[in-house]
Amino acid sequence: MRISDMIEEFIKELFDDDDYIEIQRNDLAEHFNCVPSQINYVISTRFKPSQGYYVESKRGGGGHISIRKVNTTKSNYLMHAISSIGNRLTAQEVDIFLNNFLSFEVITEKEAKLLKVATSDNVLTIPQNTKDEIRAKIFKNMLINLVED
Amino acid sequence: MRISDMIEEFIKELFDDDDYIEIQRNDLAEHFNCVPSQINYVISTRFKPSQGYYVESKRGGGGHISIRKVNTTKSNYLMHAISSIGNRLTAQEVDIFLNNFLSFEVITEKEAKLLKVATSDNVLTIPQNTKDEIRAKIFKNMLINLVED
DNA sequence: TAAATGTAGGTCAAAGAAAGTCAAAGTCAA
DNA sequence: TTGACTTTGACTTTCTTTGACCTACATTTA
Repeated sequence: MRISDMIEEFIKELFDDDDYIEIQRNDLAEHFNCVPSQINYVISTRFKPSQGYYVESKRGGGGHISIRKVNTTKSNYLMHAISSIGNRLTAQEVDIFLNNFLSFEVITEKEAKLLKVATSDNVLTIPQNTKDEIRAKIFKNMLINLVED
Repeated sequence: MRISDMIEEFIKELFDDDDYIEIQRNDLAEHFNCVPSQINYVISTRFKPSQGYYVESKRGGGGHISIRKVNTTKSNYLMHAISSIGNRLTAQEVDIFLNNFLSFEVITEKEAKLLKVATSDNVLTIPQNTKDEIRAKIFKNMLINLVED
């Protein structure tokens, strides 16, 4: 078995029940008797956002690498929602979508607020018939931008 | 945990319910068993104006460092921006605002994207004359929701 | 009251501690 | 036998810790 695979497995076991871990690059490298940059290699090939991980790090004394598991299905969920929206959308429908998104935690409260305001009736002061069309456009386009790469 | 982090935490706890504290550099340094200048380091990296703190100090006998929590940061910046926007706004103007917001770090990349999309010309498919009005409305209303309480 | 002394805090750069980058070299399956 | 993936290591960047030296204010003292 490749050493990168072993490191990957090891890191994944660290998660245990949590969705957040912190590791020290040098310690890990020593543990596996490899060069530190191999840890970077493992992280960049196996813990990509597209694989459902969000990685941050800090250098200097006490530095570390933190990895957070993110809900991968998030993007799928949003894409599905987007394609289910036709070219008209009412403010009530927006609310229903947002509530679903929030309860499935695919967007943040702040994002929900932005989506709501940008598509609200009192902001869209244009004739009723075009209103729902513009709303659908704005909403879908905003959602697309919430889909992570 | 780094000693700087512990000092930061300690100082933040001192605030308790107040928004003003005074500390003595040497005492604090002794308490944490570090050199006094480490206190300066912590203050200059963790209590910057951009992080919502205003720091003053006095040397000599009875000297001290005072830290005041201020609410000046992002919120005020955004509020100021909002009130500077009239009731018309072009897509180019939006871009300028967003660039400023980003360089002053008052919004995130993601939020910038949302603001941009929601106000972009190709999403707002309505007559030119109403377009800039709607854009201003959407933009301002979204910004209001980015102002933290 | 002017000078001396003591008490705080300020500055800055060097040393230390981690992590990041990138390209060369190695491996292995198709 | 080539092309994709892996391993390695020299070099870079970022953040933290430490300490020597500086400046400002307060209090004695001559």
